[in-house]
Amino acid sequence: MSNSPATIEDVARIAEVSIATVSRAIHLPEKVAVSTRLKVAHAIALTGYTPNANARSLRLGKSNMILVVAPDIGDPNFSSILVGLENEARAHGYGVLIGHTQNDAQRGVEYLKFFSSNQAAGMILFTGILPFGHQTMTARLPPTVGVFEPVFNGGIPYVGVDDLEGARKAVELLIAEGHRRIAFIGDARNRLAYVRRRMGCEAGLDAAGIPEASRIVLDGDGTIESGRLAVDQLFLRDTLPTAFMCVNDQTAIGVMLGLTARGYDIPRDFSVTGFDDVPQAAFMQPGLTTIRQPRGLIGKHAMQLLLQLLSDTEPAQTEILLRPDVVVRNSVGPPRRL
Amino acid sequence: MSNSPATIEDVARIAEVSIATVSRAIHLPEKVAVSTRLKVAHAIALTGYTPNANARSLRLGKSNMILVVAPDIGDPNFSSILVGLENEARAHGYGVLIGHTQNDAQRGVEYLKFFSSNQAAGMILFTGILPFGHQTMTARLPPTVGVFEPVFNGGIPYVGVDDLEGARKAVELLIAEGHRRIAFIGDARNRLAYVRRRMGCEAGLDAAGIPEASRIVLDGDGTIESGRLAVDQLFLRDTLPTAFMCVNDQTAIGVMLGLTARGYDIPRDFSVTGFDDVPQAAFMQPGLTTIRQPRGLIGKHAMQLLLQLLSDTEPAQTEILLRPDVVVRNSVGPPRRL
DNA sequence: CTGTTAGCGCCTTCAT
DNA sequence: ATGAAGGCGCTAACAG
Repeated sequence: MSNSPATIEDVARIAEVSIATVSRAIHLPEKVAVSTRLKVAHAIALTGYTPNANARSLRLGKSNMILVVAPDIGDPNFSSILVGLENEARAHGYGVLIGHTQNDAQRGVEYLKFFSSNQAAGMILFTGILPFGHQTMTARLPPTVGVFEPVFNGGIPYVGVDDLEGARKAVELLIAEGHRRIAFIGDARNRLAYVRRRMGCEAGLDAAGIPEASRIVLDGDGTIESGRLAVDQLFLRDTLPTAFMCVNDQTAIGVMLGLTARGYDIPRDFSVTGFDDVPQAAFMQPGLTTIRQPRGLIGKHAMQLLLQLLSDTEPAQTEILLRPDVVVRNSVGPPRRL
Repeated sequence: MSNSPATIEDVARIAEVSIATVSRAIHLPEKVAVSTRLKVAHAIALTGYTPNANARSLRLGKSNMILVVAPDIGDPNFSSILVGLENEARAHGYGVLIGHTQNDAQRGVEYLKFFSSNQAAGMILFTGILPFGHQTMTARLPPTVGVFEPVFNGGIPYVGVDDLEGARKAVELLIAEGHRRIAFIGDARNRLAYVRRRMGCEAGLDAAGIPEASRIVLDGDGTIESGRLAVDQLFLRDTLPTAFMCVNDQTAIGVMLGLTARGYDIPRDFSVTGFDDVPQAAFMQPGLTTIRQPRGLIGKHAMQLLLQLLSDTEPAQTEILLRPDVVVRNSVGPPRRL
């Protein structure tokens, strides 16, 4: 009909009421007589009216956007969590804005503008380190929820997977298969999630009474390449493990690649486990046995937490740890008899 | 300092000028005396002022957000394009909003609200089919640019890769290795990109004078599973190809998996090519030889095109086809002598 | 139950 | 070169 989008005034005119009534009919319907409510509804349908979000945000001093900040959008863990986040946000009338920092504090700071300019109401953080320079660290942060791991600076609620428990399940699997000489390929980057996975590994080893002497720990940086490298380093030593427990799937994939390149068969010669259950894990040869992060759920819970924060509801819990599941595929078998 | 974010008025007061001057100092600096410009700059620095985007959008009737609509955020092709889009958008003061339709027209329609509510200025479409119900098809669309493939309804500029050329390069590679009996595993879903890849394959076959009789064409749906399935179907026939040219990497991975499961060696027994150069392709065993889409570039160009549209600049071209590159890995070799 | 009205912060004529 | 003032569309008192 009209050229420019309908405003609340158009609706009011057609419904023959005031704009205040239209606004109320939308947001506080119970305070409006049923008959007028109907007239308004009709007028809205007629005009195809959608409230102008900018005017609304301006008036309310509050945006309906959530900023999702991740160091790397391409991270295979990222997208399915994003789906969970987005679904939940949309269900509550929020939109999702994305930003990737590429681990660059400068870029992180720029995203802060979304808040000072009122374009976002809250933030989901995909990293344990605040992606801002130190000068801004002191400034009051917008309502924020961490994902995967607690945010370093503390005080920020987060939802993730129980890394300790998951890692423990992984070692236990290996131990149950008969492995005694297990190498943990870790991630030297200072992230609590990784530290916890290593602790879970140690805990399992302890519980099985496996002596310190037969443990091997190597640190990479969580990339496929570093997994490959770890294999190379290990082959320089005289004592090899029978199993590799890796801090994440990327590392595990690297280990598998390195092992295969040397002509070894998995799981006949070596067993390998990962952590995350990245899509790729299922399509390795053999399939990678790993620990699944319930990504959709993580996203959903994180957004729910943030929404609670935004509505001033005291969040029920400030840390949500989801239960990790073992995904058994074919990269684990009994150790080779020497 | 102050509790609520600084407004233009705070800046004006400190700089001892009117708010109009502040506004001009920001947007039309050349119309402001250098001395006052400096005073304003100083006041801005002092207050940490950031213009309220909502007020600005309201006043201007224009948002500074771009909506990116994709059927599936988890698509391995998606994220690196998103990075390209986001970088370019940010460089021009735009933010990127994401939406995924999951091929559900209903959800697509809901994203249209971002425009009627003035929350987004333009749209990037990751699908060849308008993700809206037919009733809305007639409504005027916001400035839109398609990615990957032309949007079905026509009239929408797009940027993608030259599928025809890429597919042709792939067959030529196969033919150069000596293959004569090549199966094309396509995608039955009605998407121009896929049709073009098939046409490119045919063209290469034609040019090499390979008779119709020795060609095999099978259609799947672009998933790993459908690649596997294609192998099964082919083994029911009495004549097998020596090479599989797949419409995309997912399909190729499925084919490789199916072949390997049957105990065949790639590339000794069969050669396989893909299309896209999905991250996973590099880590297959053997590495998948495929055609690379320059994803970062695609994103960048698409956003540039959209930005031109938004600034009423007549776009230089309405269709940008980027050159695809062959990525040679180890899934292609000479055909086995029978 | 409904209408009137005052801004939210900003940009932009129109004066000066 | 600068200032005054209207209004973008909306919501939330405040009156009736």
